[in-house]
Amino acid sequence: MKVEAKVDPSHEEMVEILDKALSTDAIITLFAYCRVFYEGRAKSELGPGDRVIIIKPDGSFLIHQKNKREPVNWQPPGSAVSIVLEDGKIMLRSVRRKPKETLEVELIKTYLVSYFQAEDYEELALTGSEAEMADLIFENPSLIEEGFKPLFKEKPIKHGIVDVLGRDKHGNLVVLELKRRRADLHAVSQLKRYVDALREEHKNVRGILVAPSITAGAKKLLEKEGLEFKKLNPPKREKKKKGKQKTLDFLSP
Amino acid sequence: MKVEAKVDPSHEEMVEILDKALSTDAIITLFAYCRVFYEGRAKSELGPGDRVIIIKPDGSFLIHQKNKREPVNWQPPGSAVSIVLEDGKIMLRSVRRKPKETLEVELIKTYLVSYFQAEDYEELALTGSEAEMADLIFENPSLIEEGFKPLFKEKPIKHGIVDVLGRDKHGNLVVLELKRRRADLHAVSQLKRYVDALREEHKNVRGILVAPSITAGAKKLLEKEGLEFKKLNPPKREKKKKGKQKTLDFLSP
DNA sequence: AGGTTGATATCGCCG
DNA sequence: CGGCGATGTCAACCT
Repeated sequence: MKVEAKVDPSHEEMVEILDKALSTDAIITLFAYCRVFYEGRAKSELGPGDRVIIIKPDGSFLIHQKNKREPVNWQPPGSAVSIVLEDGKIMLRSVRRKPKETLEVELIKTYLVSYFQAEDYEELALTGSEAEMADLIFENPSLIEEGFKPLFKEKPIKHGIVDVLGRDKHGNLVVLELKRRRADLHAVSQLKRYVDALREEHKNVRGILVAPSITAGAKKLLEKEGLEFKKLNPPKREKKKKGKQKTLDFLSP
Repeated sequence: MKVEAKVDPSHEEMVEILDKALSTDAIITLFAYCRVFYEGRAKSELGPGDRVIIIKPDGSFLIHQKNKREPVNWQPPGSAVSIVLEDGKIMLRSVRRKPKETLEVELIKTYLVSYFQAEDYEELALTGSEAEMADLIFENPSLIEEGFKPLFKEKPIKHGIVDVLGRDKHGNLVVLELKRRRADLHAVSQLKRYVDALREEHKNVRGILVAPSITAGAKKLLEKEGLEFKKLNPPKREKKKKGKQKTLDFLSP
């Protein structure tokens, strides 16, 4: 069965359905009144309340409250889930090995248990990223300034990795730090770090922050440091589909 | 009804159940074969596949594939969802105003529609954060070094906000940058930005990166810049509960 | 509304 | 595996 759902399941039904779902790589969704305990990189406790719990076949474990985009507690992919019967209560435990982290959910009342044998061979095709800004600049360097020649992309230097490294029409070395959204103080510090590193071995190094806009504070620091700003929007282009063929690879020539 | 679930709903049932759920501030969960289109800060397309869709009463909208902790597409809190009937197909549309972003889900087949009238008055009590490192240092300054005197927490300076500002036993100004996890190049750049800003108006400014560990590259840059590292783990303490009382505030004295 | 930074960030890439 | 940086980052806090 691809999908199964049981409202107000008994203990026995819960265990049976969860076992079936876990053994068949299904996505599990629970509506439950529960308590949550986490310990690992940090430590947390969440008192009783109604939440939505999702367990994915890759080990991802999400606990959502009724607001916010972020789960209140979670476990990342690769974690191992198990059902623990304790004091006549059902607990879910998810353990991650490295770093060692444990998540425990005490299910006080389960309103709904459901699972979904999901088939999905598609990947997201997204456009408007920072990487596409770099591509755009290599195709049309005059977007930065007349005479600009891009030379390297993602170039590792002494203390970090530069987005774009090139030369201007006077032969000066030029570092570009690209941001797909409004550039902030952090972006200026990053650019400064690259420029400082390059100035140790080159003279006449320019640093240009390339972004659709810049915060007031970042602009001030940028100018004090003698760095430059160039307005550029990330391009939204047609994107090739990234979907995977199911299992017909052996048919390829 | 607190919870309702319908497997293989008809068009009419879908619309009826969704309407009911949306009008009662329920959390909606769908299992569906669908396509997804997003346009806003970026633009994306996701071909047909099986996904779990969650719509929260605060407008949060999540689309999860069968792996990863992160939703493949989403809309943050405050977005407005609507049901669109088009070509005999049901589409879900979620619109955010600022920035303008739209998410559209074409429901090709819905395997399960369910909703949950969730009640939850608890908030997460978490310990082991960076803020608690600062508290710890104020309580026990010798953890940094003998004679250290912390003076300010979250102190705004010229270009940013310093975690902790204090003086050492010689009267030197000391900037602490705290990290609850392994410190990287970004952390060094951040500390350097603060130290540089303070050195414009003070002499003898020291910068100390305080973290449980540090990456090799960060250590190298830190030393070259004449900054220091102090190992300190974020403390895991007992935390007071942050749960809210339901509606008994008027009973308080 | 904009600025700044933390996060159990997660994720992807590359050495 | 560690290092490094992007993210439609999200979310909190402050001005």
